[in-house]
Amino acid sequence: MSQLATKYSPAEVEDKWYAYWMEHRLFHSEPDGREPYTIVIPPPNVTGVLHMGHMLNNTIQDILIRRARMEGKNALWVPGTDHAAIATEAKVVAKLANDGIKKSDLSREEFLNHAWDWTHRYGGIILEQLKKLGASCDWERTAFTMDETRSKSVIRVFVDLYRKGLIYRGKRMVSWDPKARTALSDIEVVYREEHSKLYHLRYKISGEDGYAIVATTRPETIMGDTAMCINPNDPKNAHLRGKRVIVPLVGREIPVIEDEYVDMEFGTGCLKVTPAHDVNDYMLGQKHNLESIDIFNDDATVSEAAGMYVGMDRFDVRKQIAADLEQAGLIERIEEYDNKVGYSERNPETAVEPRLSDQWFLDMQGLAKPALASVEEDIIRFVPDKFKTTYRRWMTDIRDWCISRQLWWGHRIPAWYLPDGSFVVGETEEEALQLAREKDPSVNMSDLHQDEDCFDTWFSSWLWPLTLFDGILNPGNKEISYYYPTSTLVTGPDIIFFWVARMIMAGYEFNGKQPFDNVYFTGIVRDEIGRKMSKQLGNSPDPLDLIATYGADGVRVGIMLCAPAGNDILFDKKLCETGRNFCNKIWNAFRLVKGWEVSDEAAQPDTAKAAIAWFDQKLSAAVTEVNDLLAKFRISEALRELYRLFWDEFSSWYLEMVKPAYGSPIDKHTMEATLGFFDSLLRLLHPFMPFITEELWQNISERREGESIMYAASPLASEPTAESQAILNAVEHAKEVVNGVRNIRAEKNIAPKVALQLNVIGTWDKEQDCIIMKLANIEAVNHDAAHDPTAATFMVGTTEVNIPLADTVDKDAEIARLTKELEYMEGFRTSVMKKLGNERFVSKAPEQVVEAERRKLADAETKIAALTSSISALKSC
RNA sequence: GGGCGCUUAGCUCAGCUGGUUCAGAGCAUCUGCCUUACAAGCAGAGGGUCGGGGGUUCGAAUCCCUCAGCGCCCACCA
Repeated sequence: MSQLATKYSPAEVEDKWYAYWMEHRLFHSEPDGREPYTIVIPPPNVTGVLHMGHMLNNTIQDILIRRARMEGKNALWVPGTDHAAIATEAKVVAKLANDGIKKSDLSREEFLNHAWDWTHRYGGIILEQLKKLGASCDWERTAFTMDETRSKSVIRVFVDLYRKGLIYRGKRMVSWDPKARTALSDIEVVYREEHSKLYHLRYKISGEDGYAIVATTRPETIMGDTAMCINPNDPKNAHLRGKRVIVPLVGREIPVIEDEYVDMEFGTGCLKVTPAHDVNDYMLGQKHNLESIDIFNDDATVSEAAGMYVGMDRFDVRKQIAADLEQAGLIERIEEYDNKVGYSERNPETAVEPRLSDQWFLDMQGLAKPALASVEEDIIRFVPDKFKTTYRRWMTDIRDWCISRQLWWGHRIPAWYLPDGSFVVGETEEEALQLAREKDPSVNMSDLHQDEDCFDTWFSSWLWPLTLFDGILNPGNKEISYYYPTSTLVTGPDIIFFWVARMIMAGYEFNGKQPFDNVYFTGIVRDEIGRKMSKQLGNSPDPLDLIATYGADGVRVGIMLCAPAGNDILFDKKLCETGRNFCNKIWNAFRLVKGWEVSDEAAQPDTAKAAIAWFDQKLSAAVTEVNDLLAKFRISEALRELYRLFWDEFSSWYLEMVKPAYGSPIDKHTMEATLGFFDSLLRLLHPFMPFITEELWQNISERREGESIMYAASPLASEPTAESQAILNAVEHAKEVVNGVRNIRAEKNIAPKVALQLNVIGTWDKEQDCIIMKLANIEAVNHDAAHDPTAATFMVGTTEVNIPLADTVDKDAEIARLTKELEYMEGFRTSVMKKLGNERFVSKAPEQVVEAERRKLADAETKIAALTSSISALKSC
């Protein structure tokens, strides 16, 4: 540390300190007497890789947890991964296909072996990446949604809910993903507006000439038609009542039924009814007792039942059938048409197919009640609170949750079927057998057949805050009692229904308490042109590349600077550059301070004394501000505040004030105070920038082995007083003067090293002259000076300041400059006078507002007088 | 079709309970500086009728209404 480079190089510093933190188990938490602060990580997909969304998300969590730790709380951040049933199974299937292996050729066990291999190979990469970011998770607690505790918990919960009568199995119309070949829950379907065609098909009326025209976007489903439906109130189709029509190409006769569901205005008012392949048609089929013909296989190819086009893909059939219909003269016309098509959330290129199948459902009505109330009453606080509306709407109209998936990778449903087709539900095979024997004493284990399906991934992750502390299997244990409810959940608004709402429901159902006190919804990370970052688009920068380029602290700052809660963020690498530059600024400020030679004998200059008194107040005010912002989860603003504090106030002003003359040592007191400030600043910045702050903090003074800034107390604020305010004001005044002089220098092209005189005309606080002299390179401040017409002039408040420039002054330019300012002041005066001249303003506005206006007017008058006399003096000389 | 949100400098955005810490920041641009911590820097400058219109108010970027554009979420209309 003796020879510091001029640039901060993050790489080695980051690895060094992360290893140090790990070695000393500084992230680890055990229940104790302190107040807990707990965060459970939104478990990323076990085989996933880090993307910008994770970066944002986890940076925020780390900031919160580090901050809590420094406030003396027992901070615990639990990491883990999600088995991500569909996504992972899809990856494994693809990998196997690549190796020439078909899933269908494998037994369940063989497949699962492959899946576990895959998981062990790629699982947890993402967690290693989080370490690079500086995430202070308690890695000793790393969990997986499919590890033993979590798996047993899921099974127990299912059995429990089943016995409570909340779970049922039944044949229902569900959304089917033909690629993953599984059912999906309603919210896993993403609707996209699509440009498609509306085919008007001719259904010949049986026994008559003439056709009924049916408009459909899905002509390929005609093989499944079992009725045509009209609205009973529709006069234009009254002639079809009681008739039968012939499905085109298929040749089958179907009845015309009547139902008010049909929109008379749409198309011709005739609707083809395909009960097996449309939710509404299914409803009609039930109501009117229609036959249901399932014309698709589970991969959405045409099934034997269709009798035609067997084996073809649904979209190929659409084209083919359209052509065939056209040829047969059975298409009236084809319209261009925009409609919404549902796609699988996990296989975004796969359109879902409504499909009738046996599935397991969870009745949500009762679960939703306490969960809704909790958020309504702010027992759980949503940040930003606009998401309460979203939440309320979904919860008040909640539907049953299809929890079964036709997958192998996941928690297998603990239901066993008896030979008679009935089933029993139990936590284990043994329990199932026992239950089965109660039904039929003759059955053996070999007679029982376990349900082939798995649970929806979310059926395990909704228990996450509970299962991480073993709260399902061991309710009331020490850990769950201490850490639960957790403090803050940080997640994206896109999974408010998938995950947040369900965790709240599970929390109340299985523990009686909310799973977390706060939910902080981050924005969605978008690219420079507003597109959601995604792997498909390839528009997401690799976070590890960013960290390699800008350093973890730089990236953290970069992403946080643009991340207000709940607003989407348009991410631009430039921001990481800003973050990196900030690191460098801190680094160099430290180099400066550490480079000073300290003298025990040197007296403390007045400038330093004033600077210390001032910055002490500045720091305190900033601490108050940051505390307030963080309490409101305005994390981005808190960082901004600290950024300004360090760069502008501390580096640009304070350090310049106390900086000893070149080659001279600094006095002991000033050095101590400066290091103290530096220490405070590092502690304030630590949650945002853990690495550089640790590095420098360790070098401020000798630290014990195992000591870390992570556990250094967050600086406290002192109460502002009249005195402290006076100190702040005085230095602000001095800064104004310095800026005025710098302005003159810039305009007149006077180098900073040329010392100047400064004449003051008017009232003046001499206390701060030392600061002005030092920072503006003023050799003398002359008070009560006479106005010098040849000097450059500027105003500080109502006081005139002159910089004598001898013969260098350009009279005309100076007159022009002052005239411009005079004009501005006169305009300003006019507006203030107008305000004060307004009877209603004076009588209605609060006293202090009116008083402020009066002061403005008086100041303006003074300034105008000074400017006027300066101008006339200039003109006459 | 319903709901929510956004529109402020060339770009990305702050701006909370209406009033000089209200028109801000960063980036970009321009000017001058290799000033002995930092050119990833320093000192300055320009740039906006706060989307349009109306209203409430002594006073509106801020509150209300309305229009326009954009975004997101939800909804079974073929």
